[in-house]
Amino acid sequence: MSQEGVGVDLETSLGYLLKEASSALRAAMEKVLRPLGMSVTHYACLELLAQRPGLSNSELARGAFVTRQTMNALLQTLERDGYVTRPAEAPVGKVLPARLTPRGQRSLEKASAAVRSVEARMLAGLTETEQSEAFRILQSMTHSLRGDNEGA
Amino acid sequence: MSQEGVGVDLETSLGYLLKEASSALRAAMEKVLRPLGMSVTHYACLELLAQRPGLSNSELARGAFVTRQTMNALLQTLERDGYVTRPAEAPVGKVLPARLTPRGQRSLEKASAAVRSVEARMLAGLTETEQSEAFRILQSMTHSLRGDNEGA
DNA sequence: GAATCTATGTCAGAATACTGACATGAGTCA
DNA sequence: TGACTCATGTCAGTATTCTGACATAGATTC
Repeated sequence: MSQEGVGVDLETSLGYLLKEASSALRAAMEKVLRPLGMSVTHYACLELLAQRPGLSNSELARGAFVTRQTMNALLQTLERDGYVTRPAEAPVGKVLPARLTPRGQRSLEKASAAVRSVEARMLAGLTETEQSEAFRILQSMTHSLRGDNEGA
Repeated sequence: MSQEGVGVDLETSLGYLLKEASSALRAAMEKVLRPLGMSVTHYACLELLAQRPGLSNSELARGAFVTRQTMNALLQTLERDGYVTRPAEAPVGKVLPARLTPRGQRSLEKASAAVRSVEARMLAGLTETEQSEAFRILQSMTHSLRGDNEGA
């Protein structure tokens, strides 16, 4: 820990701060999920399926911010281990709707509680108003970055 | 694109929103850095060195949110390609202070401009006041997650 | 001064995620 | 109906990052 205070611009960059917060969140999540034998992406997949049963592989990938190839590999593991089921054939097109098994639901419960406690800790120092502002601000950032403003 | 609106809780989770924004930022940065032949971690390393010359490998790793092993591998490449220099022997202890070469500085300039334009786009929809709030809120989240509040 | 603790740089192997590519099914349009 | 476009699931190979481990240097404690 040499010099602290020589820092110039990074400390004032909202982009850097965003990365910093996101990194801290991920680290905190990994810390509580590891004892449960679960990675962040692993958890994200189960949580998405709990809240939106029948999501396809590609939809899960988008929701967990990974490629559909990565999510597919994860789904195959989860299917093999009995946490998730997918029909052998697609009801329509090529889309295979995935669902949690009872085992998957049980596995998710503890993880979900752990993650919610992490999120609660993250928000501990913020008022209701600040949380609302954070909500709006983060959404604005995301939309601006994605270019959702063009062609309106 | 099946159902949009069935979503339950994820859309209201600040943790999820934080991940979403961070993911969008990273994607936008990759998009502008790729044509320059530079990855995000690559850029982060150069930017850190520009703002704080003499940073050690471990310090760079913490600043770029990767492990020191990862940063070390990157530094070796950057050193080999002439973007960065490190003394052959440590002036004190084992710590090797790294510095940008002129070539490294030149390489950084274009990347830095590109990244700043991305950040500007991210903040386009926010007022000065909102940016100040974002600053405070993100810092609070980071500190709370790291447990900087204990033992005060 | 010796023992202990912490932090560093580095090597090696494993895990994770990505890019590229392919065939297939659905929707669009003429 | 047929051509075209787009999205999907999946296989293969590559790239990136991480975990584990080791020796060493400085700080701390007694």
